[in-house]
Parts: sequence; C-alpha cells; structure tokens
Amino acid sequence: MDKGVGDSDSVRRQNRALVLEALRAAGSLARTQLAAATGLSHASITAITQAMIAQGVLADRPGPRGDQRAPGRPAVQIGFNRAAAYVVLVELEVNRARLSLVDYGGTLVDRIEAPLTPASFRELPAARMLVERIGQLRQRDPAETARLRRIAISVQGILDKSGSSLAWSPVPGLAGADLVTPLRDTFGVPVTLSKRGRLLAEGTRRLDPSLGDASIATVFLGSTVAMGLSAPGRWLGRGEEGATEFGHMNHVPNGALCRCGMRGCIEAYAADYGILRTAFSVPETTPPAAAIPAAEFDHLISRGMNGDRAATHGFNLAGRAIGYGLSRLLALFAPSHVVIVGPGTRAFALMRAEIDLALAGSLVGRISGLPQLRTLSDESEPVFKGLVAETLRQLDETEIAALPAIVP
Amino acid sequence: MDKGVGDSDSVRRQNRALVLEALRAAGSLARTQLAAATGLSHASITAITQAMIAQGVLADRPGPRGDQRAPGRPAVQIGFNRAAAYVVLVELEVNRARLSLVDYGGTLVDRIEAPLTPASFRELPAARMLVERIGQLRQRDPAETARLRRIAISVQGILDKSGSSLAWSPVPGLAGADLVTPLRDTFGVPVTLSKRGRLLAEGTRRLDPSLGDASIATVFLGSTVAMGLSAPGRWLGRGEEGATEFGHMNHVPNGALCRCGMRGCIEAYAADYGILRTAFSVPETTPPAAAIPAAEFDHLISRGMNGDRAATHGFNLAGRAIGYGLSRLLALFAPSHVVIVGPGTRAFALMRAEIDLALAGSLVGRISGLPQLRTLSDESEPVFKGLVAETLRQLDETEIAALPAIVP
DNA sequence: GCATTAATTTTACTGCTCGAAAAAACTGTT
DNA sequence: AACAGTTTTTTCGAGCAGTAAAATTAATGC
Repeated sequence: MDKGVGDSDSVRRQNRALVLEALRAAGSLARTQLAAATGLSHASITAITQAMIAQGVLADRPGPRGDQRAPGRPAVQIGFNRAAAYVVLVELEVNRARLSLVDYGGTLVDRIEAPLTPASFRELPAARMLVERIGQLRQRDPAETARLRRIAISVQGILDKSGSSLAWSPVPGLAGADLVTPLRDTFGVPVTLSKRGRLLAEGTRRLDPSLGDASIATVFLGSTVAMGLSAPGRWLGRGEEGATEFGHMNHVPNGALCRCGMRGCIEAYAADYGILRTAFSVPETTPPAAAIPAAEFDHLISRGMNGDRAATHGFNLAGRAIGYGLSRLLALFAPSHVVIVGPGTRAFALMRAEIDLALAGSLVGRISGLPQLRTLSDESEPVFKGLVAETLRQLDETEIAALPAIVP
Repeated sequence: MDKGVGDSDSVRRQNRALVLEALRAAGSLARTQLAAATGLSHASITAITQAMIAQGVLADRPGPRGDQRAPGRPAVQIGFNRAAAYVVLVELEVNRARLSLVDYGGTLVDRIEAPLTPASFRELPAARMLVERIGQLRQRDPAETARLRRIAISVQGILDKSGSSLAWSPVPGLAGADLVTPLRDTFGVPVTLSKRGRLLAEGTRRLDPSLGDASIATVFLGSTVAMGLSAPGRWLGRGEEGATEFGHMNHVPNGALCRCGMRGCIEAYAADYGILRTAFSVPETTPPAAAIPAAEFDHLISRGMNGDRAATHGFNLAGRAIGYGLSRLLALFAPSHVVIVGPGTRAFALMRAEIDLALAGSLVGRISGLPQLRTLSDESEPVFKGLVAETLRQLDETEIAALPAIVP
C-alpha cells in the first residue's frame, strides 16, 4: 500500500538523512563542507542544521582556537550531540556475550562481558539473560539509558521469517526462542537481529579505507565457518541476508558429518573441529567435538608449519573446501575482495595453495578476474564497528531524519 | 558526487514514475484509480496527467460507450500514448537472433528473425549484423523508428565491467566485441545489454500471477544451463547481475570437461551434450559436441522414460548436478520458488528424484523450507516479456519521468 | 580603522503537494 | 425538460522545502 510518494515530508527526510550520513562518514564538518558533501545549497544546510540543533540532535562544536591562520570567517564544525540518544548493542557468540552501551556519536559508554558455556542458555534462556544484563546497564547508567532508543543484537545462524528469532544457530540453546519481543516489551524500544557475518563484512570495509568501495566477502574461520557479503552504497535489507550460510554450503555429497547434522558442509572440513578430525584420521562420520581448546588447534598449526603430514593433510582439505566454496560463490556473486577473518587465519599459509588451486578452476574468476584475498586476524572489532554503524544509520534514517519540521 | 538530493525536480520525477509504474501494471486506469494506486492526491494526479498528456506521453482512452450503468460522472481511462516512443529489443541466442520493434505501450509492431550458426559471427561480426538488421527495421517502419528511443539486447554470458561487451559467451563469436558503441553511434539512442537469465526470471514472474511477490530462481536447461534470479519490488542493478553463471558453478572438482573449457561445471553434466556424453559412456574429458540435434535429445529422453539404464544414468547425473547446485545456491540466497525452464524440462521427471535428494541435504532448505519446484517448457515468451518490461521501465524512469515541468 | 576574505544567514521567489470546494458529466425521477 | 443524486475531475489557496543571490558576520593583515 505505502508507496514512495514524494512530498515535502519525504524531501525533508531525505535531505536530513543525507546530512546525517555525511556526518557519520566524517565525524564532524563545517556547514560549507556539509553543503559540498551533500550537494545541498548553503541555505538548505543552514535551515536543516538549525532545526536539528534546536531538536538536540546535532551541536556546534567549539572550534580549535589556537591554530587559526586563514583569513575570513572561521568555519564552525558541526557534530552529533552525543547525548541525543543511546543504543545497546549485543554480540552473542558461542563462548561469550558482550553488551555495549553506545551514545549517538558512536562512542562506547559502558560495556558488560559475560562468558557463555554450552549450558548457559539451558539454565537461563537467552532473552531472560539479556533482560537481566540490560537491566544491569540501566542501573549503572541511569541518565544515559533513560534515552535508550534501540537494541541491536548480532547473532549467528539462520533468522526465521519474522526476523524475531533464530530458526537455527550454532550457539547452543539459542535457536527457537523469541529474542525480540521480550526485550521490546521490557525496554519499549525497537529491537533488531543482524547476522554477525554481514556485520563483519560491513565493519571490515569501514576499518580499511582501501576497501572503501569494494564489494567484499568475509570468511570467518574458527569453531564455525561463516560468510558475510557487503556491497558498497547499499545495505542489504532484512530479507536479503536471510541465507548466507556459507559454512553450511555443501562441499562434498555425503561427505563429513557437520555439527549442523548435515553431511559434507564446508564447515565440516574447514572449522577447527573438522581440521582436527581429518588430521587425526578420525572417521568423517564421527560426531564433532563440542569445542576445541585454542591450544590444541595452535599445536596442530605448528605441526603443520613444521611439515607434519597428517596436519598438512587436514589443512589441505580445509583449503580445498574453502576454495571450492569460494569458486561456487563466484558463479553467483563475484566480490572484488575476499577477507579471511578469525582464528583460522593463523593457518592461512597452510591452506592458501589449495584455495588458489580451486579458484583457478572458476570460469567467472578466470574471465572477470579473481577476487583479492586478504586476512584479518581479529574479528571482534569489525563486528562491533559494523553493528555500531548499522544501528546508528538505522536510527538516523527511521527516526532522526523523520523528525517533524518545527517544534512549536 | 551526485547524491540523491531531494528537490522539486526529484519529487516530480518520483511521482511521475509512480504514475507510470501503476499504468504499466494495469494497462490503463482512471484518474481516481491512479490516485488510489499511487497514494497521490486527486489534485496531483490531475496535474501530472495533464502535463504528461500535453507532452504526448499519455492519452485519454475513449471509454466503452455501451455498458454504462452506474450513476455519476463516468471515469475516463488513461493509458499510454503508444506512439510516444519505440524501442528495439534484440534476443541473441545460440541458434537465432530475434529483433522486435515495440511501441511505448508494449505492443509488438514488427519483428525480424534470423537463424544463427556457429559460423555466423565469424563471417559477419555481431555488431555489424545488428546494425544491418535494425536498419532493415528502419526501412520497413520509418514512421515508428523515427521515434526510436532505446535498443536493448538480451545476451548470454558474462558482461565485462564496462557493460558494453561480453567477456565470455556461449554464443560462438560473440564475446569480446563491443556491441553497444556501434549501435549507439549509428542510431543515436542508449543501448543496454541484459543477461537473458535474469530477464527470464523477471518475465516468468510477470507471466504467472501466483508468483507475484515470490523470490524466484529460474534454471534454464537446454544446450546450456543458466540461472536467473528475481526478487520482488527490486530490479537488480547493473553490477549485481554480473556473475550469475549457475551453469558454470563447479559441481565436481576436476570433473567432466565443459564447453567453457573448465572442468566439473554443472553444465558439463546437465546440458544436453553432457547428458548424452554420460549416457553414451563417452569419456568425461572428451570435448563437447558443438550442437545436439533436438531429435537426438528427444530420443534419449524416450529411452530414459522406457527405463534404459544408460539413459537414466545420464539423467540421474544431470539431476544430481542441478540438485547440488541448487543446494549450494540455497546457502547464499534462498528463493521461494525455483522454476525449471527450457527444452530440458521434458526430462524433468527423470531428474527429479536426484534433485530432491540433493536438496534434502541442504541445511538452509531444511530450516527455512525448500523452494517450490515448477517447470515451464517455453522460455522464449518470458524472456521477451522480461525484456519489454525492463526496457520500458528504464525508459519511464530515466527519460519520461524526468521530462521538464511545463512545455512553454 | 579599513580593506580583504571566507563562512553563514537572510531574502525573494519557485515548484510541487495537499485538502477542500467547485465544476463536470452522467443516471434516474418527477 | 428540470432537478436531484452520484461519482469523477478540476480549480484554488495554503504550506513547505529548495535554490540563487544579496547581505551579514567574524576573522586576518596592513
């Protein structure tokens, strides 16, 4: 029903969003620079910033007094009013939950970390746990949380159609439970679930300026294998991120048993448990270990580096699984860059040859050029950055840009 | 540089595009219905339609005089002024080229069909051939082609970055040549290349109302294997269709030799030549036959239907290749419907079991539900419909909606 | 103190939408 | 034939956001 009618309301929203977007990218800008960045006239920038300052969204930033050398009226920087809004960002991972309170300027205000075990969500359901922890943040930061506007949760797994719970997840006990409704009802703000893989991809682009307008695929290698896709200029919508389950793309029909219960998934060859299973010649159909201690995996890597046949065999099979997975990806979507992320990057040198070999067999790769391969060992920072960026952008677009014209 | 600034120009363009879109969907509408369909006020519809009628884009349609029973002022239908513009649509396939002259209302005005052989484009380069053929249309329909506004070409293969030629194509002699520039220079109108697979998917949705807002993947089975993706409400942009080469997604590492020169492509198992090669126990590494006569393939199908072991084996392998390909697709993009299209659908019953078996091993399929499988034997009609729809929509958005406010 | 320079704001005007009221174009009834 | 009833379409005036160009503001340099 609701078509994109263009009236003065939508024009205002559009141009305000443009201003906010430019400020998100730059941090703070003078009005003149803002006009140049958005393409709007100076007069419009004056009107828009005036309104937004009156609404407490933006604020003049005291200029640096000292180093004024240029003639002419000095430019006044405009930036976000950090206290305008706060968001709670939750990263749910297999072995920990991290809750961050972030202000409207994107600055971290407070943070809670909680370790998780496979039993955690059996004892205390995830939604309950989150309600408690966010309540804790509310007690610690009453002034800030009074202006809480949004809760965003990074999750791993397959979202169900409603987008309010996970249909499947590698995090034990997380699937099936409605995470959104209890939080929304308790705190009275919109709650969203985002796939960690995509956030990783978005965050990775933001952290590396040279990836500015590349289309990138990230491949997380660790206790799971997960992919995120990110194309420039366009945030993939809700429905579009439904199914990037690269780790559970089939590699070999009737192949090794995966944690997900299927057989032959890429993960069953390239996650830590898969590599260990191969290296120790454990039958492919043996149920995967619940968790691999980091030390054990590190030991396998050093064995591989030293040329141990069993170890290199494990990494070779992992590389082949990833390589053919990427080759198959290329047939559908050809990113300009592939970034390998996570603990498994330490073994990248052991897998590289097989990855390259598999990619060499891709028609699209041969014709359009192979994607650039890179590694990035820490995945936590980009995921957080991606979550901050996505959540604030959503807040900007849906609420801040949509504020009414004048406050009478 | 050019951001999406919202000013009165863009508002006009937006709302005019909304009107055109509603009319494209319905054919013709009364002003009141247009207001309801677009969400614009009656006053705005009056202003917009008045301007567009003055510009010769739309026209009042003589109402059906006879069956007026209702009281009140009779509604006047508004429709496209067919003579407002004409487009030439070209479908380049392996064995024929078809050129259609279509008016602004989407009605076919004239058509030229030309058979192609593998040697055709060696003797006469594709661009030259098209210039000649379109020139032929120009002679036959001088009045119409005087108002030619666009040339759109449906192609198979991988587009190069510029979008003006194919980096690779299954059509012999087509790759590498710039198709866009010579035509644009000769006829002075924009020329676009679109991937046949995607047009097929778009057209398929339009032809079957029950697919109205499904996300669909089409799989063409014939002398090649090709996929098209179509999601509702959003036309995939130029860059996004770059790489849907499903037929050349790897199925088996180092597998059967494909026409593209790679090994193990789905096509090498599921295109007609691949199935025949399997059925006749020709070694997988034997270079594929150039073209398979339809009769020969039909004969193989009937042998399969009668239970011939060699034949059913060929179709089984084809089904498995398609099934695992779809299963791998599901890990990245999960369409609600998969439509099998083309000559190969006649053998669908022989492949179905293996396809289902492979899909059953997909985690995403198990969790989010398997896509509905259908068949559609004729692919020509949906490709044409898709090409008409896409081309006229582009014309509407980029030129017609952008016409100036008043003609002084 | 005054010219010069560059950033903002003010002013005057444009174009588009919208709601409400008026006009138009029919049917049916008296 | 005039009039009432209905539904569609057009007209009118207000409101709002944008732009260009002029005016204003706040520094620097002589």
